Amino acid sequence: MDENIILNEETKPSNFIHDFIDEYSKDGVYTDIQTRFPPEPNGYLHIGHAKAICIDFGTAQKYGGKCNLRLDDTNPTKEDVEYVDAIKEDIEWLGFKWDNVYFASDYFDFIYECAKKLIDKGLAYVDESTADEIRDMRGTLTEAGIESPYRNRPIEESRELFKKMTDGEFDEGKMVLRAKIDMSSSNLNMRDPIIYRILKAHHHRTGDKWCVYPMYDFAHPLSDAKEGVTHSLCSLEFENHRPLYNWVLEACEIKNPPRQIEFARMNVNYTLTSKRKCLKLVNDGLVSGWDDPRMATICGMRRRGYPSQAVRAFVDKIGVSKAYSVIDYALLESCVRDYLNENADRAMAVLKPLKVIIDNYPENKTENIEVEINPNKPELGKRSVTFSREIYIEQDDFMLNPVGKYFRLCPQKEVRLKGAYYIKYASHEEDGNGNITAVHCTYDPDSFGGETPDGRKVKGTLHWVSAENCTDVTVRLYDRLFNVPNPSDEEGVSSFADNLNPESLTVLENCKIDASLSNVKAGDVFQFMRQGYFCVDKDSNSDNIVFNRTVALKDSFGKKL
RNA sequence: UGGGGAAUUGUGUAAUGGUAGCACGACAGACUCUGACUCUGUUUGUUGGGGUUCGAAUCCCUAUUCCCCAGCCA
Repeated sequence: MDENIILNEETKPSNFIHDFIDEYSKDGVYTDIQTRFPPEPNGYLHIGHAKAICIDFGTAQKYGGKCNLRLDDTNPTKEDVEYVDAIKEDIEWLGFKWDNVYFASDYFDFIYECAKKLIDKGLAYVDESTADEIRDMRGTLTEAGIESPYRNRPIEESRELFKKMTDGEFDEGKMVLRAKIDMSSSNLNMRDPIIYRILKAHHHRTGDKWCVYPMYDFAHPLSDAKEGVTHSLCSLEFENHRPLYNWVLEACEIKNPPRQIEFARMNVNYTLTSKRKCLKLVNDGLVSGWDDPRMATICGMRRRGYPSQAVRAFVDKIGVSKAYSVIDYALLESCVRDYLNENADRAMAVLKPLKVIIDNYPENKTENIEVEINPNKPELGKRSVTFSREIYIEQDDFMLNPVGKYFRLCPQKEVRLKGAYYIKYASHEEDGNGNITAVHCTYDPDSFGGETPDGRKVKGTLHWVSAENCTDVTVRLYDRLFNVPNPSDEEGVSSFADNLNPESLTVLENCKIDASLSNVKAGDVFQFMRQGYFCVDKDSNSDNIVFNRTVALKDSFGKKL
């Protein structure tokens, strides 16, 4: 972990959860803090999960406690092992280590015993109403519900029925186990919530052992309790569930029960985290997959080249509160640049090449030019690249008729080739359509290394790649996937597609890098000077290297690639 | 129109009765062998209305706005 990217305690936004823990620790209520990160293994983790992960693991870390990864797999019809490994990989990549990996299904026996106990205590009953009937009897937001005709059936009857449910004697939907709480509660979750249902589905871990499965509201508090969780941190939409969470714990006579604390989930503008909509992007081929670098998934960000340290710094900076918020994507990018500026090796690459011929440079001569690997880290030394008579520069770095404060190559100005020589425009070649195909220049032999004996200054310094010793590569430029700040607000199939940014991906072929760089491997990260940060994509092979642009450099000139 | 939450600059977040600060963004300038980085400066804010107080973002009253809840999902 790179310490200098992590905010120190003074500059961190406050965190009401930690304030809460501090408050109670004073009284010695909690000696060992324990949290958990409880995803359901039914999809890929995204930027929103990153916040939860940082809060869950970070809180345990801060207090020297434990944090388990718990896969919340109480609904076999929606879950799959496929996701478990992906979830683990993403958490590890973010830089967190769990104390244990558990599954809610590890506790099915315990949870089942708790259910039986509730029946015995008269706090749960088997209801044979249909789903429709149960919904109708639940009442509405403003009207109380009515009690089920099965609500006051003898305990013994519920006990036997529950046993038969468990033994598979009834079809799905035939009956459910309900907690007996209060049908007139203003909190709908307390109107005799269903705690067990029949599901004749194969479970990815328990196989066909069970045909009844506990509901989230029943399984979650008990799983927390079973593991010894002290603080069950979750997002705001579970606030209404807290009374039920506490009810379950009390009814099951759990000693030292965990506390649930809710925080606001993270939203980032121009991104989508909705599972349904992301799936549509993938299925419709609008993106290349869940790890498409434009996706706000953890694996997408990883492939895009976002350093995990930057993602963590981002989460640290946005703070923890209960207020609904939409974070500006620019803050994430700022964190990414911040980390990469410090840590990425510099290199030169020409994305849209324009041939430059230096007329007074000898035909067959080449020289080695040294360019610093990272100005922030002189100890890394220099990179040696080839200089020759013919080189490539960026098309944007030459203008025949410059406008505004243009201080790159143009007929009026002398410029420096990074680390090499000063050059001046001499003439240019055009094709039949008036496009400039090459620029002829002259160089000042006394300016080797990028400085002259007379000390004259030039304003512009251009990156370049030798035409003699270069390799062609593919570069993928990414931009935001959506044109609207909040794509999740948009409903409907057509508007969904309408809001996509048609320029979210631009593929550039025949980009030039110095041949000495052609041994890079997937995951390698560079700053291509004056352009941005790039990483080598996994699609690279021995024939062709593919770079992803992680994020462009800030550009106050307004250069558009 | 039931209940549960939340409102501080463009965005996010501090300040828990005592100078409304920080970060990102934006804008201006300095520096620069990356129009980057760095540095300096500027701009914009306590949802409205009352009240308590020497003093209120903070406490009280009231209004408004936004979010969540009627899955045998999590």
